[in-house]
Amino acid sequence: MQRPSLRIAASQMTDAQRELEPLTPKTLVDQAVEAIIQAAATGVFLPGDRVIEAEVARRLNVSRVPIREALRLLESQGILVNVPYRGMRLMEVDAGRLRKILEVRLALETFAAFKLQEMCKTDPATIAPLDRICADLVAAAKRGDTYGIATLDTKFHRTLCTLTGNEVLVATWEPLSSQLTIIFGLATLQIDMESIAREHSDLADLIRSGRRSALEANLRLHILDSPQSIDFDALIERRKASAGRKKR
Amino acid sequence: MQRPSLRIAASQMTDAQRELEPLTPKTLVDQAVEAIIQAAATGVFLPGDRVIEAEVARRLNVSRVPIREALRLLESQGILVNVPYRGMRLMEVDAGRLRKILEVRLALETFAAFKLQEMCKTDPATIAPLDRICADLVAAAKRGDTYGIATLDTKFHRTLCTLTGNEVLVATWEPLSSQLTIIFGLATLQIDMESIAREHSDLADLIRSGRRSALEANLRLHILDSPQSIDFDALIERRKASAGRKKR
DNA sequence: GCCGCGCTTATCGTATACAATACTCTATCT
DNA sequence: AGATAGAGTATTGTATACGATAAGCGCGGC
Repeated sequence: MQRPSLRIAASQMTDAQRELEPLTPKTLVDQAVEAIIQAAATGVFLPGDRVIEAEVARRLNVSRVPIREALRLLESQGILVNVPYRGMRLMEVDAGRLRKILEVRLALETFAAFKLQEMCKTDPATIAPLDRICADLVAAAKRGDTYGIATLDTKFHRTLCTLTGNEVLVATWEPLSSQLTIIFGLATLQIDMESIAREHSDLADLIRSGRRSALEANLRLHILDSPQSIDFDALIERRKASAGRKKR
Repeated sequence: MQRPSLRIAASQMTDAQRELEPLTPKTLVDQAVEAIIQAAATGVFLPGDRVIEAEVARRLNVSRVPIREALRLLESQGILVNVPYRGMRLMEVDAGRLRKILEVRLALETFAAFKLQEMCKTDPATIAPLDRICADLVAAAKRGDTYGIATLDTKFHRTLCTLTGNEVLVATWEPLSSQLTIIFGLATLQIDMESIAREHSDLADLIRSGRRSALEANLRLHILDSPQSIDFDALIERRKASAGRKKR
């Protein structure tokens, strides 16, 4: 699960250190985890749905064992809820839970942003990667690439954590990110892409500026309030309706 | 993993809501998780040690399957590190990693403490459970109960998170706590029990007082600095030496 | 003597088979 | 008619068996 972050670190190596990547083998468990998250994000599974081992196994053409391990992993990330002998369900989400997730995420990223602010004082180049992502974000907004926007948005915030050099922070942040991915799914199209790009640039500038309380306030606004503006409950209802399933 | 928190919530129910607990069955996976954490905390496994499925399975008298799932769970909590086809190892710890864990924990608990401060303004009874724990802590210190101190210490901080009503926060906090349990193991005897009890009472008072920056500073001191004072690297070396194993 | 090659063994990854538990539906009793 | 007990089915939990991969060791070539 922390492997993606390692890959990011690798892509940031200087030429002197550049080597062939270690390329760790992907086991079925890893693939299953990805597949399940993706399925949840694209609405194949809906919040509250049961996730049946045998069914997943059959659809992915593997046995139940690796699936079980993948499900356990997702359980401990809060994405699935397990009751012994009664099976796994995708997490139930409502506006309240969304807010709780966002609040925790805010706490983590505020810490990260403050830390980066400190690091910038000695070396302003620290946050160069954030600027790069902001540039990509602007480009994606220009060409109306909603998928790109969503990906880069997540990447920005992950990088925010990564740059602190605290792997524990990244590892702690990751499950929250996964949960949000699943909750929002493809809902990103609802929002104004230009403003997304601008908000991130502002954040990067504020980190650079060294103004602590302004950064804090802005981050709070960016994380907590922006997503709240979309009509969440309606979104959930719409997704449920579009699938039109009853197997609860 | 979040089941303990549920149990806590149950013990705080008012009489009106009090019912028989749902009593969920304990599968071998759950038991295995507990056993492994305990083993790690008591020094049966040392940081960096390999944790071999078959061996654990044999010693717990179960097959490998439930063990594998338990190990996956612990992996995603950062307690174990897995490299495909090469097995699991207990996390490697040094002073740097300890600090990283503590920093993230501080970020989470600061958020929790601030939130409780807000909640106290409308209902001061909110943090009554913390006061109770503080009382127990004093009692434990009086009778020199080191194990009780350690347990109550953890319980205080978990309750700090629980009282915010944000389950996501608790779930995010829990893995950090487990990691710290393993790192410190039985090292609690090194420290002054009276001062531990006092520090927690001070924190509770500060939450009640509503003084924001004083609370922040005190929490930082309590979480970050106090544990740093013990000679960490020496502790690790001592534990490794006392086991005298070489199987790395 | 040292380096590289292939074999052996330990261990992990996956599949299959069986046991335990919970849900569902029907038949029966009151 | 309603409730209830029971059988049958679906699904999860666990055990065993087999295949895949990597570390360790001895052999032969240079």
